[in-house]
Amino acid sequence: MAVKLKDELKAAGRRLTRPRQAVLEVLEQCQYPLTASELYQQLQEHHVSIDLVTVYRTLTVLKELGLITQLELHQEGQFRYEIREGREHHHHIRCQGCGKIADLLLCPLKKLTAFIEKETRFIVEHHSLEFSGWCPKCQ
Amino acid sequence: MAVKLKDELKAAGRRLTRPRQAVLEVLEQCQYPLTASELYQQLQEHHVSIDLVTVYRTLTVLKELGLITQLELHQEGQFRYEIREGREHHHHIRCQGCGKIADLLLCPLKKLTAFIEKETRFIVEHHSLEFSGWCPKCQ
DNA sequence: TTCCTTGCAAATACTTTGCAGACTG
DNA sequence: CAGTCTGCAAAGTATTTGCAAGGAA
Repeated sequence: MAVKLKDELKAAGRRLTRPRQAVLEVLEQCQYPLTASELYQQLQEHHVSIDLVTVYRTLTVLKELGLITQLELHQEGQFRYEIREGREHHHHIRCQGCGKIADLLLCPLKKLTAFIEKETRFIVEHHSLEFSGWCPKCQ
Repeated sequence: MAVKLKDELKAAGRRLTRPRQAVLEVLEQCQYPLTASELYQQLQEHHVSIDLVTVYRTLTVLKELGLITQLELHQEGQFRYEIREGREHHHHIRCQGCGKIADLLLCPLKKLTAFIEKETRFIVEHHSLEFSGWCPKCQ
């Protein structure tokens, strides 16, 4: 991965730095999308010295490179980021009790898009679909 | 509507005030969901003297009473509010160019919910679904 | 050596809270 | 009159920007 990252950065005239690697490593190991501050906390636990501002800037760069995806979960009021590599387009469900976030493997919206384009005359480029409810433990 | 509003407020031990009526009136007249500051601007244009803080507090009350719905559109990073009365459950599509927001009349997700509950073992309580793209003028 | 990156401080955007005075019922 | 509501100021949270020093190529 580090090699691929390096190439991507190089192609964009960017540099491979420890903070960028570290951010990507944490995201790779995490099973669910992280907020900037959660990421920052995990980096501190891993004894990686990095400023919150750098976390934000790194996330912006990685997003521009297409290595990570930015998303918002229902009513959370902040962004989350997850690794893109090797992952299909998918959506999430979040527990209102404990905050657990799980992936949804199916996306039923591809077929729907054509219909919506006809109905609204918009050209659809993105969609977001998130569910919330209660996970097995919190029910 | 003012009568219904009054009853709702009374039942909750709240009072009917000019700001609350004004906020609701603007939301009623608007064809798309507004942010707190958009609402504030419209109130100023209508020469209604009200503080932004009061707008926020009023929106909270109206939301608690179930008179308005709070929603977030994709990547906007702020909340929007729309009148609930007489409106079916629905979703939105937003233009990446001009910001125009249109309603989607259909919601294909009711059927999907049972499937997701089986897949994830969550109990689904809410879902959010928003599209973005380019409106006819911005294409 | 170039110029991209970082840390620190500060600014910005959105939203919430504290408090004393104003107003509704 | 009691208790809610409002405006103003300030605080809180998430995110962005400015700038000089640090570091990758």
